[in-house]
Amino acid sequence: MRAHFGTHPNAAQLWQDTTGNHPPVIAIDTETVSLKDRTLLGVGIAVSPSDAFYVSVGDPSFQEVIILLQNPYVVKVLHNALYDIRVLRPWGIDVTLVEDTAIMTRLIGLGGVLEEASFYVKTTARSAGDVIDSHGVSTMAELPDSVIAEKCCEDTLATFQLYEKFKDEVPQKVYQLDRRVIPLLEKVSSKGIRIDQDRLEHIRKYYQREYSYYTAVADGIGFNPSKSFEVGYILSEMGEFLPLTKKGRLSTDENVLRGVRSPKAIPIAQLTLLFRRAQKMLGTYLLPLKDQDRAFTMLHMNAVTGRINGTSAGSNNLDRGLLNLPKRADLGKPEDLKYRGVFIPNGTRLTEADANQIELRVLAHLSGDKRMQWVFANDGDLHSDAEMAIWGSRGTRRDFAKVFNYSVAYNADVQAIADGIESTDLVRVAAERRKWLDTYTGAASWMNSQMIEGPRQGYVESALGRKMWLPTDREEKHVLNCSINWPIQTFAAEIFKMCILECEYLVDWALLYIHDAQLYEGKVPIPDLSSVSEVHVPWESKVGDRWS
DNA sequence: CGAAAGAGCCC
DNA sequence: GTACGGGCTCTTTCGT
Repeated sequence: MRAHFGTHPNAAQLWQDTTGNHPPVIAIDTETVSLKDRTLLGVGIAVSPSDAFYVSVGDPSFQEVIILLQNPYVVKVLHNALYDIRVLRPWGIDVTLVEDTAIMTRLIGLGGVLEEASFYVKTTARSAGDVIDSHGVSTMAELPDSVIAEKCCEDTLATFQLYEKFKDEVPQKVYQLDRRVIPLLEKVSSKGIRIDQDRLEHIRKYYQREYSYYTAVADGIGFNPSKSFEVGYILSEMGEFLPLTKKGRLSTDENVLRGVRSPKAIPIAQLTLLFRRAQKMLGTYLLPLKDQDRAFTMLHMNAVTGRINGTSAGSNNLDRGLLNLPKRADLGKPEDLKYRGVFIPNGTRLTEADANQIELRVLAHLSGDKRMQWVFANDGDLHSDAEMAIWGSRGTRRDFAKVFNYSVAYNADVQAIADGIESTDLVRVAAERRKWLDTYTGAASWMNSQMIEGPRQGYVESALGRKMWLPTDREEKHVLNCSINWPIQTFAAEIFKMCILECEYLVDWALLYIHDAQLYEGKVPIPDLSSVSEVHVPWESKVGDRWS
């Protein structure tokens, strides 16, 4: 079907005008079976703030829609462009001039939800869930075409109006940055990364054996290691005093389990940790990729700070989070059991490039801390510098110093830092924390001013003008921490996004973006990115025959 | 049965 | 009485 919604008296004439003489700006919305099943049902196109068409896939006019979408000179406004582009990419949509009202409304503080943001314009959008519920069906595909068409047109009209209303109001630098990043994320998301099934199977068998073994041993002892309640109960029976979770249950997280001391309880705790590790590996990282040639994630920028994240939600069942694959926990393991080694190139080489200590460099820049800036300007190592400043040694406590640099800079309290360096001497850690603050006085005073200015204004702002409203429903401490962390994390993300745009000509080889790292197919020469922003950030590349 | 909690993985 | 920021996903637990 082809349907028209709007005020124009002659729909046929308007359609003819539209297809014959492509309008400069259109708003688009796709309707698919569901978020998981991205089979296209039809496309809605608003050609003005007041007129929209819906064309279903089978309609003779659909070809004209495709031709319109392929026109690189037409500005295409979408709400959550990443989703629709992914649906429309196979139809050849051109993404040169994509605009995204979800990014816009998020940036001006209205949130990214169309139904809510559209409150500020004439046409109000309804959520897919509400429409489905009100008709007593379970997927969009079951609705009559006319209902789908109406909902779709409403959405495109709301989108068109939001665009017109807010396009000049939105902070330009950060909006343009995110807008330009969209096509890269979509491209990388749909490419996926090749999986070495033999290696995956090898590791799977290893953890499957671990899983069976620990299950059997625990069963012999008389508890189920996957049930927190049973673990807590048996440890308590052995005389361990476990802290309580907020809902008053016995806490059995890794920290607690590693802290048990009675000789009978230690093996139980160890066993539980090993079991959980096997369960985590199997359930989250190994079994979901079984028999799959490639692994996919859907990259997006929905984080408060504009960081790129990856999810499986709202996409087909091939997608999953790929930004949190095990690494640290595999450190001591033999090569053939290291999880990331499962990912291999199409050809023979992979390149991974990462931005060296980007967040600490941003902190040095934002705070103007002289000592930090000196260290970075002289190609030094901030962790070693902190080690020297706190303990007067070099080398042996560098890892602790690293924990200090990150924890103190994000306002962790003494207890949290102590946990990080596995110390129980809180008095000592407090003194060391003091020493850090006395060493990096510029950073310390910047942190203080953030903690004053953030709550006073109710928001903090990034270098490129991303305004982030502080939460009003959280503890004061949390708000203070956000006031410090958000500008740092956001600026780092902005620099990172500037860098991947600088590498746009390599995008056909890009496999993944991971906050401060880029993964590429082949041996790719990463250009010098250290001067992309005013913060000097050196990039380090390594090349291998598999990811590691 | 779905939401929330608890746990654990990453930068 | 006191969570270090940003995420994602899985299993268990619990309430409707």
